[in-house]
Amino acid sequence: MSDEPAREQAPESLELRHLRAFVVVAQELNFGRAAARLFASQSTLSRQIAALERSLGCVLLRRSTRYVALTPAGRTLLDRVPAVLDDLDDVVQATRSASGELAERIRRLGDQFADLTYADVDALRAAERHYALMPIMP
Amino acid sequence: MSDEPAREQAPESLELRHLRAFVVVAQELNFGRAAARLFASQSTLSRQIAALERSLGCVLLRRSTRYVALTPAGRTLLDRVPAVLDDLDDVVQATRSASGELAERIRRLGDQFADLTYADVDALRAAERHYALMPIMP
DNA sequence: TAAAAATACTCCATAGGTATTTTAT
DNA sequence: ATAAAATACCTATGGAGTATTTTTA
Repeated sequence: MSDEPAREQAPESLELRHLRAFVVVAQELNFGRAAARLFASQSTLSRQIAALERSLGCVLLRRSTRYVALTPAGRTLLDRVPAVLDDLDDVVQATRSASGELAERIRRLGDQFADLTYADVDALRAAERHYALMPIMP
Repeated sequence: MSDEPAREQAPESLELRHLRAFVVVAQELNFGRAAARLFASQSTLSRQIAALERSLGCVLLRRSTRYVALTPAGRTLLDRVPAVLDDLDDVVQATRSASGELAERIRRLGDQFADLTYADVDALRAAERHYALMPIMP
């Protein structure tokens, strides 16, 4: 068993785009303006927020035809979820960099392979497999 | 303008379930076993990883019929994404708590409302709206 | 040749847009 | 009466499972 406190996992149905949509709606407190900012329709946002609330099992926004307001749960989510989304963006960048840096390194080495033999290519392929690199040549 | 360094947002197509699937596959280094752990089919995982790689624009796993291995990008993602997923789970719990605690407080106050008049109910509804609480009564 | 990942095919669920309805002030 | 969110309806895209094919050690 792990030492970590058992943390219940967020539901399968939770979707990143719902969270991102929520942040914008919660900032604007207006579905129409939020829709414009997100280049989506008002009905799409209405359903995304509803889906998010269903996923979480709690109401995030009080809405009438005149105003939209955060519930305490909504405030909590708005306070905390943007940092998580930013972290995720960071991870994505780091992942892409890890991929890109290697590609860059290989590209810089390219000159050295100007006159490769077939045997060299085979060796390269073997090395790729051995070190589990991304494909250098198809 | 914000002071924050401009961080490029992760692609729309990125999905939480792909990230969770990736973590399991990367741990098992075997699609079949990962599928069993996730109660999904091997083909589903194969496509989820492919979709994730398309989203990120880089290869995460080197795979042949004999082994699966992490690329540097895959290692970076495996190193960093579980913490983000855990954070997200925390946020979900906090959000639900914020909702639940209020519900609990209201439930404890229930006794005091044993003999509400219709005027009282209207006042409650008005208060709900004013304070943007979640619905107490439909 | 055997074990494992990828793909073809099918079916169904769901997402999203437009147009309409409901609702609260 | 009006502004705004919710819903009905439709289409199309995509997801998942089963069965099959491809691949490589």
